[in-house]
Amino acid sequence: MNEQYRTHTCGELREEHIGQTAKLSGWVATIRSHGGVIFVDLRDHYGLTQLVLHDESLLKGVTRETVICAEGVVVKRDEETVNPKLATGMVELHAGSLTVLSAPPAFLPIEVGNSDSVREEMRLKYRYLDLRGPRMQHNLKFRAAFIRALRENMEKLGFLEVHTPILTASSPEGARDYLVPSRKFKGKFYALPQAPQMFKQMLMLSGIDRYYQIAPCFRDEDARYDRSPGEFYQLDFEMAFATQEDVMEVTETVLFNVFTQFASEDITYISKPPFRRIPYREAMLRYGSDKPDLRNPLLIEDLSEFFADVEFKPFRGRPVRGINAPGGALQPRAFFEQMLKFAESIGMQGLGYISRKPDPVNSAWMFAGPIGKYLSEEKKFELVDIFDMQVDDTVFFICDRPGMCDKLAGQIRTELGNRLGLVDKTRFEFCYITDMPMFEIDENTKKLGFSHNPFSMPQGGMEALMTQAPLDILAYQYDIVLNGVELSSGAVRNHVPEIMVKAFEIAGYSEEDLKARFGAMYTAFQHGAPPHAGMAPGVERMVMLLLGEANIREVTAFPLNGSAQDTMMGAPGGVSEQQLRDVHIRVR
RNA sequence: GGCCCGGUAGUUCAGUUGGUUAGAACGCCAGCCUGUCACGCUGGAGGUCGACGGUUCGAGCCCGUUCCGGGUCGCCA
Repeated sequence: MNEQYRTHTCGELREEHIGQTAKLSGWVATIRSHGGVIFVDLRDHYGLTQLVLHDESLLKGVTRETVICAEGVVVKRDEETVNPKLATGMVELHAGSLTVLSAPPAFLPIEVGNSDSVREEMRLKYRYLDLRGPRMQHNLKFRAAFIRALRENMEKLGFLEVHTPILTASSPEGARDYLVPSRKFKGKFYALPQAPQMFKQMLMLSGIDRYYQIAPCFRDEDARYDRSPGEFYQLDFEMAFATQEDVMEVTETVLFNVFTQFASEDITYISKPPFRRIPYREAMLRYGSDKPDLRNPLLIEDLSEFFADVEFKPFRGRPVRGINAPGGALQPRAFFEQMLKFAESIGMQGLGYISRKPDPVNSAWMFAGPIGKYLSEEKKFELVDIFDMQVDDTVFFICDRPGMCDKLAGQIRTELGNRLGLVDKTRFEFCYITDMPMFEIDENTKKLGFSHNPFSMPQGGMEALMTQAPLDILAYQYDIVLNGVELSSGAVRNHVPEIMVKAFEIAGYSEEDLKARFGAMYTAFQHGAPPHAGMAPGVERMVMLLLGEANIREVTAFPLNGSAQDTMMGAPGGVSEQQLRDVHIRVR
């Protein structure tokens, strides 16, 4: 490196440099002027170094965020002026000269290094200022190191990184595509890939045995805290001649390794391989979710049969679930009111409960709560058995129409876990959700369709499709879930054209439909396809969880905002008439 | 697209029942200060209260429309 701008970085100077001449360049973080002596904190990517000046005129026109170059002598700080919070805090640079390389405006739109108290709208519009702060500098370095570790792990397991196209064909299923109009072919469009799904399956057909890629994915769907609008990255991988277990082994090995390597010191527990496998139906019943947070110890019980012979009209003939909240009876009345309010906010009619309490009269115990009077003594004892209810426990009841009851019970479970402080935030609890149903009834159209990826292999293969009721057929389709966040779906793919045709037939599509919609895939699979399976954990979600960030945008350098806009660059933006003519587009 | 919340100084916010000249902190400018490290002290500049319309003697505040942002549901095979 030539020394026009610097001889060292702002994070570099140590006691060993004392007495040397040094030149540093960076941004002015703070100026503390005491008249005769002036301190300037100079910041760059690597750290912060304190400059000491004795001539105030050197700072003419210098404010925070001015880019300067300072030259001087590295001096040891006095014992009492050492700053232990700074890596360079043993020394300081006594600057004799100072050059302004670039001056900021008098009023910065946002304050650097204060991301917590600046509206996100402003942070994104002036992202280059926001990224200068320690939080984002750290997050970007962390993300890079994490991705490097993912690569190392995958390479060690024999995976080959292959880049797949960004400009590809639109696929009719799944999320909305981002479309790119073609100039050479009027009225035709490319699409940005929602995932390299088709391509990685093509690679399996091509004789690549183990493929992976840190793959960009594009989906035109609305944002969530854990879902970037527009684009995101996945650790996409696929394995030939592999079973579901083979894929899950790879995923849990790699994720355990990287989470162990990157978890913060606050984390006291990380699931060890093999991660728990929970069948989908069990997850829905016991946790009320297909992405259960296992840090929450509460479990849901099916009470439908229990209430079948109870004279409580609202519950008759409907599914009922129960959750035992340990110590719930000790909560103040406001707790129950807030739980009821929450229940109503998610569309429930009410929220019944019953508490087991010590009886003040005969020092035995008794029941209290709005549902209590409908239950015989015998039924109450039965309830104690089902939940192993201790004194002061409260069981909450959830009842709704089939199809909704489990989800609502899941939301009540989460709310109870949070309100009662039962969720241990120091744990990383992984699990797999397996045995997803192959087909489901669409709520809106009331018609049978695929519940997940139509190219998943049904369990039992052709025989299952021929002999079982469609809604009973399970797929080799699985998710990996961490602390209630879905990191990835995965599946054993359907590599047999005949089974593919049959599966589509059950979902209401003819072979002609299949050819028309997925022609490339259909044709390719006629040419000798190995059995194969894969997964694709979301990179940002993993980094977000490791960093404890509440939002996926905190781990992305230049994220789109919640409305999928880039307010810094002005995207989406208008284009010229000529550009539109080139691609044969007229805007109404 | 539905629902909820928000938009006031460069930034983050406060602003009572509608009532005189819209406040604070940080930042910025000026002055003082030789050891601070989020330095301190004194003073100053800085506002179309998102926009438009309405009600009213009078609107930051009430009503309507609209724009922008956040959350949530839909959506995400």
